[in-house]
Amino acid sequence: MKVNSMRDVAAAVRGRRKDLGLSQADLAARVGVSRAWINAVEAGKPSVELDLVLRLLDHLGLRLDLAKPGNLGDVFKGRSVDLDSVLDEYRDR
Amino acid sequence: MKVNSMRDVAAAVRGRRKDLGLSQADLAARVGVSRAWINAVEAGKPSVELDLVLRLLDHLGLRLDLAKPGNLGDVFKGRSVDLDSVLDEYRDR
DNA sequence: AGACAACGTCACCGTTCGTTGACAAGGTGG
DNA sequence: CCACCTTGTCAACGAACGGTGACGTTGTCT
Repeated sequence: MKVNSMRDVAAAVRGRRKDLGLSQADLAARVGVSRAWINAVEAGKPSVELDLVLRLLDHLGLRLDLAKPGNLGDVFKGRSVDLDSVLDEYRDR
Repeated sequence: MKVNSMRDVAAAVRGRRKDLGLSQADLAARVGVSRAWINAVEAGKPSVELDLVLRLLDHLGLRLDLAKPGNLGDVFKGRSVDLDSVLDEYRDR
């Protein structure tokens, strides 16, 4: 899921927390933050601290990825092209 | 690139800014933040505001993705294991 | 050498953060 | 019905945010 705004993060956090069957209080205790903060994050509060959010995502087992434009596509492209030439090389032996 | 900490974000931001040939001041003006803040982010300051960071990443053309466990990782795992066994097979010929 | 650009860092300021403890409201189960 | 759990929200507080303007350092060019 692409993250465009704080609202995307908020939805992912709440959704995942419910998937795990945790209350806001449970999660807050595990992450080491206040329940009020979890509630604020889930409500989409824009100005929350990034490191706390990273910690929260980690505890929820949500993976965050950063990619340059065309990077993921290039990686896959590069991979498949290299793979073919490598395999051809071995076939000719 | 997986984001584990603020340091990963910092490195990506600085790297991308340099790739684009922008100074901290140029970038700050475009994003609508102070140069000091850009510098703080690139130094890995943990407590920066998430919405400002999201804006910064957007201006740098860096894509942020959130994924649940087993969503993307398994895909890569399967791929790398298959590649190694295929290459080993050809080596033995 | 001097000039300039870029960056790292600082102090001050007004604003707002996260925590704490509390309360109201909604939902569930016995 | 009552008891309990959960969530949304609030006020007060100390800490720290981001912006501003400035200065020192580093690197490059003439």
